[in-house]
Amino acid sequence: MSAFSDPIALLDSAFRSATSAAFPEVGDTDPLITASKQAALGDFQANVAMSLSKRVGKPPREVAGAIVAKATSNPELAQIAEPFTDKSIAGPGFINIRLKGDALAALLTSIDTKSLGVPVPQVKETIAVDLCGVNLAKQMHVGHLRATIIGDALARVNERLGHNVVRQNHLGDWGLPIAMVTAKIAADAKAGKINLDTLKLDDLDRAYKAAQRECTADEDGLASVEKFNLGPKARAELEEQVNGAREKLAAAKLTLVKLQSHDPEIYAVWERIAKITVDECVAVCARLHAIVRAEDTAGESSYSNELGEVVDDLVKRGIAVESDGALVVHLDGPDDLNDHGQKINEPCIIRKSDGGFLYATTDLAGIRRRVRQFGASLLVYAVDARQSLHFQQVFAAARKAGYAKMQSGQNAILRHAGFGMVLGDDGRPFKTRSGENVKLTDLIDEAHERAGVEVNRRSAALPEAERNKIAEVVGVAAIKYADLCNDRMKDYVFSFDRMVAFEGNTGPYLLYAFARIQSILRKAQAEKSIDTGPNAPFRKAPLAIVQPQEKTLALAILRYPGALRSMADSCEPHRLCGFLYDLAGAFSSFYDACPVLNADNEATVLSRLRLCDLTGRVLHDGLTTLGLPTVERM
RNA sequence: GUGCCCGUAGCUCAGUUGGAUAGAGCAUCGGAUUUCUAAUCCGACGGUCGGAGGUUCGAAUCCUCCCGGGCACGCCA
Repeated sequence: MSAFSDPIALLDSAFRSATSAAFPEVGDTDPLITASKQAALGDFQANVAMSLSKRVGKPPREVAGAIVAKATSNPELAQIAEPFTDKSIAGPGFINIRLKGDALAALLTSIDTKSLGVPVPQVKETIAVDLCGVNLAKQMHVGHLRATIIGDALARVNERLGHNVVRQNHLGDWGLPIAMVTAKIAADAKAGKINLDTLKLDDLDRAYKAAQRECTADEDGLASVEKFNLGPKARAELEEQVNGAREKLAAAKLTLVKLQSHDPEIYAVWERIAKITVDECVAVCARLHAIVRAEDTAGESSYSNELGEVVDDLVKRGIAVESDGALVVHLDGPDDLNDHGQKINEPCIIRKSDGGFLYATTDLAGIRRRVRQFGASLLVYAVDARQSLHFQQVFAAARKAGYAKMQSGQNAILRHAGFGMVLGDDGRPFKTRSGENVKLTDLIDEAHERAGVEVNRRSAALPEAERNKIAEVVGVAAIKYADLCNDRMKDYVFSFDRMVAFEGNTGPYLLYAFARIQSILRKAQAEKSIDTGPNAPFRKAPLAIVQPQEKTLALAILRYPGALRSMADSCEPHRLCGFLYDLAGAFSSFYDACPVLNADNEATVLSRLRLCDLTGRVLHDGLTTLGLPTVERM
């Protein structure tokens, strides 16, 4: 962030020099500046005295006193902070700092720009974000919700920080399961049972499940029947099932070979299935306000020509070796560590003993493409936490193979942004009553519908079309915020009942704060004849930070660039959520205590209007960065 | 068996590099609207931070062990 608008950076600098002036023998020391938890104590605090106490052999309060004495004579500090008093040093040796109102106003003024204080990056990086991860011929369901929402948010925050982001929807569109459904669809089409031109994803979804079932032989059941001699009828039924399944499986394997050799007939059917799937995926993502376009699709099939080459390369260089007929990359070298710096015991299998490739092979090719072809320096994978070991293996294997190496010679950073499961009220994975995966379209429909009830009740005066639009946005925001607002790694309980309360720490609360701000701006124009255009005078009006609620709001706004940085660095969207909730809360308190348009003098009206507008822009920018849509009124 | 994740208020969750009296929301109770949207605000109630040791001036946070829950562990993706 621009050091100019960041109070922590300013205080850090001032106290850093004060500390080294007071204790030259310890050299440059982090003054440990943090925001105070309790506003009564101060706005910020320096915790350096306690940690320094032992090193300089003096009691912490004495250390604090010496630092404060030096800081007092710093003119830059005197400009932004209230003078120290005998109460500034408190407890074991905390140095409490309070900012001057006019300093806050100056800081706010400097952040009140188009960029909202977010600096242009020194180096514009390319960042590849793996997200969404749908499968061919399957409806998007709750299992794709987090990969889509979290992945999109991580992509957005890096874009917001000025980087070049490549989204990669690693479509599961290759391999035996896909061949099974392709074989079935091709056979049904040939038999005239279905029409490829009018086929819907729902039809494919059913065919996929049916093909899975038909191809899975109950070998265990047959073995039991034989073992326990359960009678000729049971035996005959099972034999028929098993023989049928074996036949279907054989057909699927044949189809897989045809698919891999681009047999025109089979390939055309597959392409049709792929198009239906991707079109629907893109449509559902659009409803979710997640940016996943057709051109972001990078299916497993797109690597099919590279896998043999990758494996040959690894074998030739001795990185992959044979083991029980399969090819594996052993990860027992001193540099083959996981993210915890620990050894990885399990080798990474890149080719099965029957010659087939695995998803590790595809992911290796994916890393190679993302680093070499896209020039990515950071690869983020928004994928289920259960695949943690898999990614640790693939990452280590890629580094060992040199596939993560950039032109600079350094390795690109490989990060698995894993996430927990979506649970139902019963603490079990979220399913429909009949035990099916909940389709995302149904999920969005229900949120839309439930939000509609609230919107109709609360905003009956608005035109119906607008109410419907608001309900859709509120419903989607509720779903997305609920997913993003807590720690990624944890499972979370999905509850429409809690979401539709729309109270407290929810997406709609944030939307509401934004809508109130827009309402004030509309009223300023309509009822007070205040110009609110792009070049309106109020945008340059002097800011006066006087009331405690104004101060709390100002301090919150100033944290925005840091909150974005924190989310990007940690790949944790809930950090930005927490910031936005604080900001919306600070605004709501301000709104309650400080009249804007009805303030007692013109200068205050304009100052507060500017503060509202700035808050609104930060809220909107933050919500957009999370991928939450907004409404002008609700 | 090995590894990873998790355990904080009745419920759902935050808690930054180790900092002061562990914070929100929901629920419960009490208040606030002749003025900018009450999807709001203000207050009260509510805690052995899973347990036990250890490091530290200071531990929800770091280390060790234990308990409980979830997940993953070579030819599925």
